[in-house]
Amino acid sequence: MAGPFANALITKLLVTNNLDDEDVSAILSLPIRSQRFDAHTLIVREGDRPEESCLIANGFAFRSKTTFDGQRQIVSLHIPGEIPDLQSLHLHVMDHDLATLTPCFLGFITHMDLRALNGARPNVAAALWRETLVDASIFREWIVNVGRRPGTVRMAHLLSELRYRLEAIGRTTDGAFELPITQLELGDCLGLSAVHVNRVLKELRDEGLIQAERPSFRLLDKAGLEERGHFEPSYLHLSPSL
Amino acid sequence: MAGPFANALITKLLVTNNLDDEDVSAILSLPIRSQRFDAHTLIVREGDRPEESCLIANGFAFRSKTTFDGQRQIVSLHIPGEIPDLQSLHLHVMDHDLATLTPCFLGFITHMDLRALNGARPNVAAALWRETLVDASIFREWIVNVGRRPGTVRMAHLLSELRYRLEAIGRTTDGAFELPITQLELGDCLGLSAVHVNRVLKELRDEGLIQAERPSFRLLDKAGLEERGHFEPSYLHLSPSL
DNA sequence: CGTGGATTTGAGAGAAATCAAATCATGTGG
DNA sequence: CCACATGATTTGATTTCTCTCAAATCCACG
Repeated sequence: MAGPFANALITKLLVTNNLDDEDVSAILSLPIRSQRFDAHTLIVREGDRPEESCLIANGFAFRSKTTFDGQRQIVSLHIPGEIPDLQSLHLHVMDHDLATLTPCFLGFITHMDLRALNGARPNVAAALWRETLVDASIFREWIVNVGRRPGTVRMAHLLSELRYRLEAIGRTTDGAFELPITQLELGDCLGLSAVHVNRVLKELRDEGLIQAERPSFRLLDKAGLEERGHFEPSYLHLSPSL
Repeated sequence: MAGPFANALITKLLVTNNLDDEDVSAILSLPIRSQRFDAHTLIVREGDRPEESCLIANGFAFRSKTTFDGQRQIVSLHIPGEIPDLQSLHLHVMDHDLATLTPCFLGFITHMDLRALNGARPNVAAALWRETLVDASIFREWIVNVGRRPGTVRMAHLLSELRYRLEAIGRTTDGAFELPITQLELGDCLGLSAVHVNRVLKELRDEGLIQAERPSFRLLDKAGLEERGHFEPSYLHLSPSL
């Protein structure tokens, strides 16, 4: 039952964590309720008290907050293998929304089952804790991105980050990846207006760094783009942490 | 030995976590190496692989990243009772700097001891994990602050946040708190230039919302300031999470 | 073939940065 | 106790970046 859904998670966890066979089989035997979501659909909303967390088997999701005057800030993008609301295991009231960006196949695991797993398998608990810490590390980098970098650099940084993360789960081919995100949504990630996003993308296109025709991005010059975005991947903590 | 140092931590953890007597005494018996740091001193730097985490017994610290072109972004401010580099327990290479803002008394706990504690006391492990999740929640709100709010609102938001957090550990008196931070450093928290911070503070002063003479801030109209900052405290997860 | 969302481009306004200089502590050494 | 150096704050003038407003184009889909 859980097998096919948990695979994305296991693939991801094994990249950077030491899990033994028993850990893996404990994850595989987790009861998972699977559900398909349309694009642009709320999964959990601010103020909710979810009793389960969701694992992305396929598709993209994002977390966002809406300000008093109706502006939206996307605080994270999530790709297959991630559990975007794992924090609700210990933070019982949602402080933000979680929604799908594209159609998604999600696997829901109850907090009860997760707690049992964490109790029985300390390695898994550590690995999951670590996932939330990597999450936080990416938040930190986004604060820097939005706080200190001009628009074009911000965009180059975001695209470089996505390339690394998608590559780690094998969803890139030759520097290109599929990500059906609108310019408005990119602006909400970067704290920019949709109009400015358009100009910034044009600039990166004119510089020969990227090719962007929804839904696919092609990074024509990966090194050049990373330089343009002052990108340095260590904050992603992608290499096994020895 | 650990007692006096761990008290700040226990006080903080007990606000929002269910710890029993054995949990508390396990924390109290933790071996702690205490050390005094001057103001504006690096505790751990980006790239380091610390073998211990530090607990702030007294004073203020901050975490920051420096961009390629030398600009600094402060990603978090830390107050007594917090463990600002707890993430290094699972993320072995530091992706940012940790430094003192003021003179600090710090207690260092080895990762080995923390791991042993987490193994022996699941409640404590959960409480510490939760602390890192609250950390992440504050990061999310800072992304919103820096990404979507104009300067004056940003400042009002930050000051309101600090008031709540300091009040929770009993470091405010009648809406006032001591925080020796320069306008340059405030700018680094908010993604603003020092000059603009000055103007923004003047504006809040002229509106009768605050009084700010280093090192003390007095929030003359707490509700008004929160409104000005579009501040809503739930992201701090300060109430016991039932 | 019409409709609504997404993208693109232009023009003007506004927020914040930068540059520059003056003032105001604060602490040190003579 | 004063002179001086250093860092922090304050204020003004100018520039730059990004937003908002507006309109045109493009595209996918029923």
